[in-house]
Amino acid sequence: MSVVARLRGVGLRPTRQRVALARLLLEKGGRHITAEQLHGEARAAAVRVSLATVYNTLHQFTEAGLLREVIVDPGRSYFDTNTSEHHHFFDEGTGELLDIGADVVVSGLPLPPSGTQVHRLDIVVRVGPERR
Amino acid sequence: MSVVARLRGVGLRPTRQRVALARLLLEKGGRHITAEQLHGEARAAAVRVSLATVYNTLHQFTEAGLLREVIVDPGRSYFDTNTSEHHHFFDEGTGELLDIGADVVVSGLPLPPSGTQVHRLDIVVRVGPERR
DNA sequence: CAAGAGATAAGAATAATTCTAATCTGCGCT
DNA sequence: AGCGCAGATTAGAATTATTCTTATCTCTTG
Ligand SMILES: [Mn+2]
Ligand SMILES: [Mn+2]
Ligand SMILES: [Zn+2]
Ligand SMILES: [Zn+2]
Repeated sequence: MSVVARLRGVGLRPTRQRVALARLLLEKGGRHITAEQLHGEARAAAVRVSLATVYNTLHQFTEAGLLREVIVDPGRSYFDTNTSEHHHFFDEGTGELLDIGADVVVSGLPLPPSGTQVHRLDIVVRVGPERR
Repeated sequence: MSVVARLRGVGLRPTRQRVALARLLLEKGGRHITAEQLHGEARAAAVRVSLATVYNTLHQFTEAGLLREVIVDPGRSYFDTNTSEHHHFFDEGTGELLDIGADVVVSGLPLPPSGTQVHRLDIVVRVGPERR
């Protein structure tokens, strides 16, 4: 399905900026990207878009289910083009996120606190350079 | 062991500020606290300490293994007085962290990317108000 | 108790993000 | 095709959490 159709499908007007950002984000697979990085890619691709719009767009896309936010770094938000349920390796040195594609099973979890329900379960495996 | 002895044990001078913060943090169990919150508690307890020192101290305590940093919120760092291996419920509404005390078992994890080794594995179960 | 390394504090600086309010544009309607 | 306007974009200011700077203070050791 075209990017324009996907945007219409989630109720977002296919503006020049949203179409361009959606192309950068969604037409390659498995991306984990920050707002600054995406803004940089847009500029590199000669797409004129403000940083405010990049932030707006990332949040709207997330809201609409086209992206997922991954929280691994205090003070930096990553957005993930893989919206299926999955987990991550996070390299604290390079700041790189890597999908864990395999089926991971968690057992032994207690029930959530009463009055609350589980919204999401995130596993982050923090890795660093091998040292011995 | 006294707070002063614990500080000496990890090579930190027991200054007035560090002793007071350590008392607030370590003499009650199971705390998950931000720098601002701890600064507020210190002020409430008539401990004169600057916010910069609270940040310095939290990082030094973490470095020294007296605390653990928990990353669940972009733009806010939580520090955990429970330094044993454990996981968390995080209430996105209230910003509250709750320890998962039970033994949780994760199976099916692939090996870390080559050249890296696992430093830590964090599970965050994000919960919200029950809605139906 | 003097000296000096290390610690603290106030405020400036930084970084990521959000807000404001002015301008622009996609799109339904004629 | 042109109008009108809700919704979108923008530049820059504002906000928030955190870190940095540098002058002043205070533990520790002799
Ligand atoms: Mn956000
Ligand atoms: Mn930190
Ligand atoms: Zn991912
Ligand atoms: Zn905890």
